[in-house]
Amino acid sequence: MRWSEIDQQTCSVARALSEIGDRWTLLLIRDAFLRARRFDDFVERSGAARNVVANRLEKLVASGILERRAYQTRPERHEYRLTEKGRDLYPVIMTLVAWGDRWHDDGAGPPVRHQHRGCGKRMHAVVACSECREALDPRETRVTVRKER
Amino acid sequence: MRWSEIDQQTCSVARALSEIGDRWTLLLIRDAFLRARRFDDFVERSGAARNVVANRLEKLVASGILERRAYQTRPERHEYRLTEKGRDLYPVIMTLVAWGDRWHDDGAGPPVRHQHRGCGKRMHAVVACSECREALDPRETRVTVRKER
DNA sequence: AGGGTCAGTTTCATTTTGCAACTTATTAGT
DNA sequence: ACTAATAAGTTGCAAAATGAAACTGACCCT
Repeated sequence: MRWSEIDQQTCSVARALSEIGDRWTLLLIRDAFLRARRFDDFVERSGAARNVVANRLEKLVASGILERRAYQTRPERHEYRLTEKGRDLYPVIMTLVAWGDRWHDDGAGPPVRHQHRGCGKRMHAVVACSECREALDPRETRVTVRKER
Repeated sequence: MRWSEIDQQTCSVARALSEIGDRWTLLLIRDAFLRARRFDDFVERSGAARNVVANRLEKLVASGILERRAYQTRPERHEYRLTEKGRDLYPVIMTLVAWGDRWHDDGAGPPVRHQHRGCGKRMHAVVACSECREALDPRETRVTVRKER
């Protein structure tokens, strides 16, 4: 199976990864959450090659994760902003941050600290059940596969 | 910057992606959560080429996300199991599932349904503050970058 | 002896990257 | 007018990664 066909798997992870699962894409989305807007912002912050950034931004716009809008004419210049679909990747980024903080601590503590405005405390992201808000554990989840027609 | 150097960024997302951010890796981890254990399980379920699976499993073992252990001798055969570090990726997978379910619905509903044993309801994963359990929103989070030495 | 299983490895063509230089449109400075 | 600078890409090309299929090696079963 080619990578370009993984969205044909009957699996939401595969479908998600078909849009955001390649080498630089999630890093660009991270930068978008950190308020990168312009092409050169993304190039500098992500560290990816210019042609790769151009290609990925184009794909992200095509899949509706970023929006490309003119911020000036003469010369025409565009910026990239997260759409609702893109902002909805916040949980993915935050769980990655939490995992990276836990397992890639270089001894100096996490590179970035997160404070929750609601309760004022330092925190990290955990996943919870949408219904009862209890922390989610693999053993506490029952998975049912939909029948194929 | 080459992909092989992104773990040098002072960013937990970058460090996390240096281990799990390439084309097939997260799909293999998904399969591990779905109880794939043997080499051919991973090949069949992921859809990746055998050499790619071999290479990725080796890397996942090297980074401590999977553990390779013999399940028989004569002939020696090994299986791959998630370590604690690997199981700790559950939140990442579940938020990807939730995003895929929401944005890649093919009209027939999500491929897999998740029921929380605790409360008995159908649910999806949300991210919450580790301290107060309130749902997390980008606007409700304050980010402080650690000073570089 | 012949066939099957499992866990890879090898080979080779095709794709994808990474880097640097180049382009285009326009403004700012001298 | 000439020169530089800025922003947002594009182009060319070498190096690396992927993908498909065939092959290997150790063993078991009949």
